[in-house]
Amino acid sequence: MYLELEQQLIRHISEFLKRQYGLDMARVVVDQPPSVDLGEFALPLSFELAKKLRKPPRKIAEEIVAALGQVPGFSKFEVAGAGYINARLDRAEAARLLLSESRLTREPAQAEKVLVEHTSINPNKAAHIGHLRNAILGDTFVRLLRATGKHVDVQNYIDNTGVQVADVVVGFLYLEKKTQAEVEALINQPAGGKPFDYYCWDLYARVSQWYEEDKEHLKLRLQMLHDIERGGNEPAAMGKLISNAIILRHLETMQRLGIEYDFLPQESEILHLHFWNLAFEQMKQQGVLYFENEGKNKGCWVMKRAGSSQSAKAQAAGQDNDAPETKPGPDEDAKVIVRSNGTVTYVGKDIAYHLWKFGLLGKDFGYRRFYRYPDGHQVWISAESGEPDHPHFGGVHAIYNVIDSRQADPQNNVIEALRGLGYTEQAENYHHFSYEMVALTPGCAAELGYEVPEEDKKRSYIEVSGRKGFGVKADDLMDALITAAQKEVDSRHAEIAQDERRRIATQIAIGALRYFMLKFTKSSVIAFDFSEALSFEGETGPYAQYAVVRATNIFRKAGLEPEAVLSGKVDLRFLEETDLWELWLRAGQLSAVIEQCINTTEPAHAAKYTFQLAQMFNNFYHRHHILTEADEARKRFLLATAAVVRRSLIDALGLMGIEAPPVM
RNA sequence: GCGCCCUUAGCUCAGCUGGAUAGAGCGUCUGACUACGAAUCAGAAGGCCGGGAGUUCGAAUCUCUCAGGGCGCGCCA
Repeated sequence: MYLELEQQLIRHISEFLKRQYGLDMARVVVDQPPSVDLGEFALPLSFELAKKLRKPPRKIAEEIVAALGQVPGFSKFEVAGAGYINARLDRAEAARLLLSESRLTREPAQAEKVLVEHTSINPNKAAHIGHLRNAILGDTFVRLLRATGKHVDVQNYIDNTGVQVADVVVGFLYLEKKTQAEVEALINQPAGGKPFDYYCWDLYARVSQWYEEDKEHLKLRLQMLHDIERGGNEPAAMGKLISNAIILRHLETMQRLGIEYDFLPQESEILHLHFWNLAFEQMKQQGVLYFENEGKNKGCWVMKRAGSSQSAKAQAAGQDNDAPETKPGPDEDAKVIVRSNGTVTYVGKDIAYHLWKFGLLGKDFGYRRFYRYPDGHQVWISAESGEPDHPHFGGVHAIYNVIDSRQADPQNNVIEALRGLGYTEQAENYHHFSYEMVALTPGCAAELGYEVPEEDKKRSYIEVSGRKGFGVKADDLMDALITAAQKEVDSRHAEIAQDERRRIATQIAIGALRYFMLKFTKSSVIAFDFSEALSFEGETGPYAQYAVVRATNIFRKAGLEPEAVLSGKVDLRFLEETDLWELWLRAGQLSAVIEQCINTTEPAHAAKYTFQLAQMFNNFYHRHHILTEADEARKRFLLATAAVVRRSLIDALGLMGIEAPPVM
């Protein structure tokens, strides 16, 4: 509602400015007045025009207001402050618009595809809280995109041939001296109830420790790595076995949070299907790659970096024709893509993979069915020779890679390669959805039983490390949250059946976790602390869920369906009461918030919005006792208010992957 | 050395493309359950928005600079 009216206002104003003053404003800025009493939109444009028209802002504002005339949906324009033009909505008309709005859908309305890649956990150990932030941010962004009708493919990239998997293979083969059959047994029948990803978590830490003891042991890792990359041998088979089992565990973990994927592209196929060869040819032809004959990178194929001193020097020289020619010489800053021994680096493989994403490689993966969710959704995985009947992934218009900020440089290398190849549009549509890590507070680390080194004690946070086995596992955290929520539900609703209580506790736990990961902006490092994460009060997911439950209770008690109230007769003259109108207005801003989240790739806005709307509702709930309201028309209006807010809250929570429990 | 990010209330954080009086939550202190269940609400205290300079009608927001903290920058993956 709000978004449409704002756009209508902008359209009208810019047309007016063109007609009246012959001005073409690139953009018309619209703000919100400090209070709704002053109107719903504030236009500061007179300040900007004061220079051009050489008149005081206040006078310009008065002129505009006098000449503007009627704008559909708006009741009044007035001058305020030093020269603001405040616009007042026709409240009843806006409310009617809101009442008739349909729910958010997840049905794609656009043919153009968007690809979101998130999660991408190395398949060698259990997921931890850092991975949770990634997956929750990614999944929420997927939901936001889908809410605007985008056709979204969700990918979870699997680095199944890296050192991390090799390390666990080393652990099983050399530390535990297990055969493939024994590992298989471990997967199917977890030892002592310890899930396989937990088992590998510990083993991985042990192997890392073992490397520390004797650097000679690292030779074994290198050998494993090469065997796995080559394929067709025992370590490779073991790696595949481990990787597949861990991926399945990750899918199950994420499923608890309502997170699903469409496709799992694996590095092994990028390797074995020789994606790189095609990328290599393209890059050589376009001159993006060149062979270095001297310097430290002698014998390598290298790519110029965007911000390298060499290219900066070249640019400066280009501007000044008299500058002496700098000797070309070797570019020491250049990025090595193919090593002097002929092997390709990680960035090289990533370039090939991204050419595939945009449909520019000229080759496709094979596809195999990997896992089917209880809701029937099918996850596909890459394979050298796939199944004949499969959907097609890749070839998308825009991509969002949810990858932590530490990988900004490698991501930019890929973008530079695309640009160098002449794919400027694709480079523009390549979004590194960058976020900061989740770390532990020193107190939290101590709680987990880790020895905190003296120099780390004064720091505000300590980085999680899979290699050291230092961190909070995702499933452990969820279990702790469910236990805590269960205690609350049990104490309040002893009358409800056991499994239903469990279901509600789970919804609350997931709501708390997802909200916790979304309430911080991406650029903020989360210093994880149990007491904060396990809280169900204040700015939390359960707070917003509780507001919905309260609204639901009103309708249950009244014996009415909220939907029926929305489509029934409502006397909108009560909107003259500003505190009530504010609720309708805020409820109508959801679509504007979605736009904002997408434009800024920042889901935190949705979290803040949901909390604020819930807060306003709770306030309303205390001020107006609906069911005892004597005035029948007013009562129906208050019910409609609750219904409108409830609908926006449920939709907003849904965008964050949070369900509203029936009771709590 | 180069690049990116952060610094706002005691603590944890919001503050959208510059806009009217800088906001939440937690914590502290006061109050409110015989109601649509208090996982809630009302109120109070708490701020030279890290320091300095600049840009302009106007800066927490943009530029420069200094200080403090974090993370990257390899023929590793």
